[in-house]
Amino acid sequence: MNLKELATRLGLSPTTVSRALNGYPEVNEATRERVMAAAKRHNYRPNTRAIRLATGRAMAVGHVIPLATRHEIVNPIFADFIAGAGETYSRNGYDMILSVVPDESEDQAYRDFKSRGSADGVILHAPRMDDPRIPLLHEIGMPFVVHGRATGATLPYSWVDVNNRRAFQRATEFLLDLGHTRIGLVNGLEFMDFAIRRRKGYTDALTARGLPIDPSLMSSDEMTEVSGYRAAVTMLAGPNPPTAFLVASMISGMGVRRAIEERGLKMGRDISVIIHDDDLSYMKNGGDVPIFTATRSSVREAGRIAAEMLLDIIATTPDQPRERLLEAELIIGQSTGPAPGRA
Amino acid sequence: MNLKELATRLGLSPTTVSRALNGYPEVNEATRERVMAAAKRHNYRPNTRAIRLATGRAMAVGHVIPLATRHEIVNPIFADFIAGAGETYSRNGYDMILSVVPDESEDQAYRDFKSRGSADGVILHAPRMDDPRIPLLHEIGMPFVVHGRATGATLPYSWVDVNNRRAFQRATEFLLDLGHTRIGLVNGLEFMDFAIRRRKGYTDALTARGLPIDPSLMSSDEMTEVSGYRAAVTMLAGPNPPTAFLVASMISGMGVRRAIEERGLKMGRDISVIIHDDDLSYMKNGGDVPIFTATRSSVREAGRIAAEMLLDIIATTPDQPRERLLEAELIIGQSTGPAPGRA
DNA sequence: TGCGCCATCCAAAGCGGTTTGAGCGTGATT
DNA sequence: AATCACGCTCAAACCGCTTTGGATGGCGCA
Repeated sequence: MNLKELATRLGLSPTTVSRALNGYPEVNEATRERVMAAAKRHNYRPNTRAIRLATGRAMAVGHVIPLATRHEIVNPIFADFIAGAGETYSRNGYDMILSVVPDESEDQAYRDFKSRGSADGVILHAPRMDDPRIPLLHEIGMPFVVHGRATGATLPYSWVDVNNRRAFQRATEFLLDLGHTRIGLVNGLEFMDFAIRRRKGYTDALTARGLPIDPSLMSSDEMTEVSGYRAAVTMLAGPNPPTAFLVASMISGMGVRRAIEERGLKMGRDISVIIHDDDLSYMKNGGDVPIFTATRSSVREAGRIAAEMLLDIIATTPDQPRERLLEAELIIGQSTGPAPGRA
Repeated sequence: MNLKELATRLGLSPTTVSRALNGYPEVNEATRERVMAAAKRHNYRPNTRAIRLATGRAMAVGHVIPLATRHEIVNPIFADFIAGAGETYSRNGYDMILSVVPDESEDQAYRDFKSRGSADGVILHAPRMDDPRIPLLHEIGMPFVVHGRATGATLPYSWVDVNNRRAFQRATEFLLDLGHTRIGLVNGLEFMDFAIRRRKGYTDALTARGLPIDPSLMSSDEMTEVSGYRAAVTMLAGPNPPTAFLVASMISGMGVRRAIEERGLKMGRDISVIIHDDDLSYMKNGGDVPIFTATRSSVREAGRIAAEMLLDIIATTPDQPRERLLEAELIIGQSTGPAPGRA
């Protein structure tokens, strides 16, 4: 059933039927109702392909996922972000299109979205320092919202981000207050913007208390269980091991815990651990009393917010970029306690 | 730059240019090369919206993700599957479109794909027993491939699946060979098809050795860290606790490990654990010697295979359904050893 | 009575490709 | 020399919708 058929069935022109369905004012209310009823009865759905061609809009938002040839990996955080964003898209009649490409052709993927007209805007994931994709998107004139921020970017851009610096600063202060002075940082890859900010929060807090920055207590790697484990093993084996860890994710936190327990120590008593918790749906940080003390911020919620921002930008093309900084909450769990020999 | 412009620039008709670019035989080779060169020079990309309308094909594959209102969750396995499938799609010029919807409107999502013409086929995720989506897709005439199988389905369908029964049977036998006779099953939700098959593999192996099936050693829940932990805690607290666990996923395996270590036991020595490892990119099971002994099967690879199968079905509309059963390998890690009081 | 103004509806022209059905030279065939 | 087939190219229709720019007719008002 298409527009034309529906129109002839009703003895009306396609024009009128289209207008009736799309709520234009120049159609009689009685006619409109008749059309609506008929549309429902015949289960008419306008063909999206035709709408897209006619209106020149794709009614779709693109997400480019570079394929893990080297560092980056399809990470679990991405899945939750997508879920949040996707929810917003379908509520607004937009499609979400994912483009999984080898990372050397990421640029081309964005260009194609534009030149082939398959997306009205994109979300930029995992921004790095001086991210080259920002000037690229400016150049090709594609609306976008960054999930995170890009330190060093000179062009304006819209973003949604967690206050990573502040979160890690607070977490560090919390550990310091508990008497810990040797705190290991198990960070994500430090060419990623969020990791840079987290380190800053950590060092800022230490410096503010007059404590030295010890490079041997700072590691940076992918946020996997194994790399969390390795980093903790290394630090714990040092001459002057940390009594606490600040860890970039729940998953690497599990590796850290494994390293701690393997040494016969108990997390929360002998060694304190604070993780950053993205509040992933399949990786809940306990229930009643969380396993990990954590800085928590829902990445799914961030997805929702970023998607709303993008749709708004597509609809209104504002000349000022939009910005939204989300604060992480510090939630207390079982993994932290006073520094040994203090309490 | 569109077709018409390119055509006038070349002094040719749109027809000829279109044919030249699409490899039709009735165009002079010299002309074709001239056209190709010009297309590249002007960076011409055909507008997908127009192609889609003209050809009647969407050049896109849909994936419906029901939003976790109750049980189902956006699981990490999904992310890797998507990555594998997406890779195949973009290599073949297809788009991947994700539709995130409340689970009560999942049906409508499939219907919309069809009636609005936005997808040429879909992948069906997480099939359950007697899955109603299979008759639905048959009814609306949408090509599809199931990731997994649907016990109880009467209509034919194409699928890609891991031999879950066999994997868990082998794993159980392996534990039995090590002298374990009390083996706890920490399974996924048992209305999911894969979980049913895994349980069957487990019970089959026990029965074959004349061992009883003890319901108190079988649990079924979401595959999260916390639920793995809870299940293991419960079983270990029983009067006659298991000496080994068979666990549905890496994540729940971590919960099981936590429960074991919390009791002061050591995994691999006091208690053996075998997990199913989906070989997720951000959740690698160790390196040199894997942490967990595991039945392993790459879900990403499954994504690739399922996508290829679907594209083939879309292209050829075979009348026989296609089927592909992948075998999981049993890899030995550090988490298994002889039953206590044996070796 | 005549005029202008709404309210309502419609014909037709896009949107940017693909595809059908001809047309037009040219060289081979009869 | 007339015919034919073939190789190449093109004009135009079409995909299913939106949108522009009229038409038409009824009504109020002078």
